[in-house]
Amino acid sequence: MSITEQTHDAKLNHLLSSLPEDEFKRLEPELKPVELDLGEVIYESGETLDHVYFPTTAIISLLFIMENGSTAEIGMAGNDGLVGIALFMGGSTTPNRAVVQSAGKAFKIRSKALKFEFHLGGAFQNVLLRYTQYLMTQISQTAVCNRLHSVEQQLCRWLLINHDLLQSNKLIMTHDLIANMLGVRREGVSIAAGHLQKKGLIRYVRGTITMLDRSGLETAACECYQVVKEEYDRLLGTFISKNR
Amino acid sequence: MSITEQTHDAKLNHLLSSLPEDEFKRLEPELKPVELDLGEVIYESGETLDHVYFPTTAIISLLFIMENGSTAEIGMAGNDGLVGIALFMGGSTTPNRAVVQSAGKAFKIRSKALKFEFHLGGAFQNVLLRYTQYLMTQISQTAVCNRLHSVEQQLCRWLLINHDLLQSNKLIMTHDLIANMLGVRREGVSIAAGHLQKKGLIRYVRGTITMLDRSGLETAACECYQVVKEEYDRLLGTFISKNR
DNA sequence: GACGGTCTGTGCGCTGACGCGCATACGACG
DNA sequence: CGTCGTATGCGCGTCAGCGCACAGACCGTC
Repeated sequence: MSITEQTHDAKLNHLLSSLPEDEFKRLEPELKPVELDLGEVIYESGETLDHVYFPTTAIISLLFIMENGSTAEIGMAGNDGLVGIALFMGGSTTPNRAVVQSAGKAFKIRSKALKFEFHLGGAFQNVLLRYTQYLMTQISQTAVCNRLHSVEQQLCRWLLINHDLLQSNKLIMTHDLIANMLGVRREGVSIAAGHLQKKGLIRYVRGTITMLDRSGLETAACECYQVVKEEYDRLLGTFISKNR
Repeated sequence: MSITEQTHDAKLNHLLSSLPEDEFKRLEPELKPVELDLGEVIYESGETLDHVYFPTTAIISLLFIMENGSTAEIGMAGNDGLVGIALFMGGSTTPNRAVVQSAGKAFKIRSKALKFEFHLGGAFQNVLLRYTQYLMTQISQTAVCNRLHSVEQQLCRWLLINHDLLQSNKLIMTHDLIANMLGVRREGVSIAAGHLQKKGLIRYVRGTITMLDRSGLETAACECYQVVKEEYDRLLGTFISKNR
């Protein structure tokens, strides 16, 4: 086992780290470390899942794809969550796509092992269901945000979410990609990003964005960021802090 | 017991009717029939729930309320679903409001009884989780629909969903109320409704809308309606048809 | 049958975002 | 050090939806 694998602790994922020791021990042999590359598709819309992923350093984006090919992000998961809810919810698949937005590591677990542990009805089930409820809040907030807020506000929110999930404040991402995530035009993102740069909140050059002033971004963002964050703390905060 | 109560069969709710007979029998004594009035608030954002509702003839709307007071609907539940997911998902509450959109009947069940049956891990749990996944799809589709489609398309979609949940094609609803649901201006709804009336798809007078041409509405709606409907059939269709 | 409240139609001006096209700038790679 | 691919800047014209304001139409009620 290499050094990187050793240091790649499954407990970097908050959901896994929240489990009581006995449940975690039972799960541990089933957790396979994987490297996820930028742009890699974890699962395609309608495709049956055979693994659930618990990211530790990777960030994964949930995208909805329209018939005309345009996309929009409905949720994001990093070390605060998991990818592949449909597996334990019973649907086996969902009509959306999961794409790696920031390369990094994750642990995957096979469908069968996951379902087995889920149906024991212990802390694991509780955490998975609470996370699912959190994800619903995230999606709901995205829905209203899409209707009511400006591109610039949404960009701020999106940057803040990324900042929370990333270790650094450097983000490898072009305006074009962000536009796909937000479901808006590339130019719209460029203009919004230009504003933010002028205000000194961020700096960017050819595909890397550096966040300079976090609290400034929070002010410029819409309420949606804060609401969702608070809901995470409410639903999963006590679980997670308990074991940290 | 009056005639109306007798005929008010819990099995009018598709989720309840999908249960195997033994589970249904166990649940039946816990199901209390209730009348829900137009505009009644089932639960308020952040309020702890003590009942889950299975509508039979009523329609309930899930609304997200922004800080500035504007609202937007993220989902709808009628005899195809239930209201109060947060109860079995573990959060006890959600940051949204549930309002009766069309008066009618429902069965409610107390938190404790519901949780007990849920944790047995049988067909009931399966149906509740699948419905939750369906609701996520509905919300996701709302998110992208908000971003990408016109008010007129969204109005069509909204009318079609109502038509599915209602027995009749007469809908008691003002433009103003619809605007609150869709999170748009009242005038926007009036204009869109005007178009649809000109095309002969609907007719309306002061707070009642009659749907005249269902397939015409389907053509005028965006893809979102069909996608969500198909997902319902995939997730819950086989369960439901089995027992009908 | 008059009144008042509510529901719908219409007309502004305004803005944010769209779609398109193209200019520029950067940087990796040979 | 030149070249090519990609990332960003910018300038159109267009349009849907917003906010506001007000007029007409309809209905229940006294």
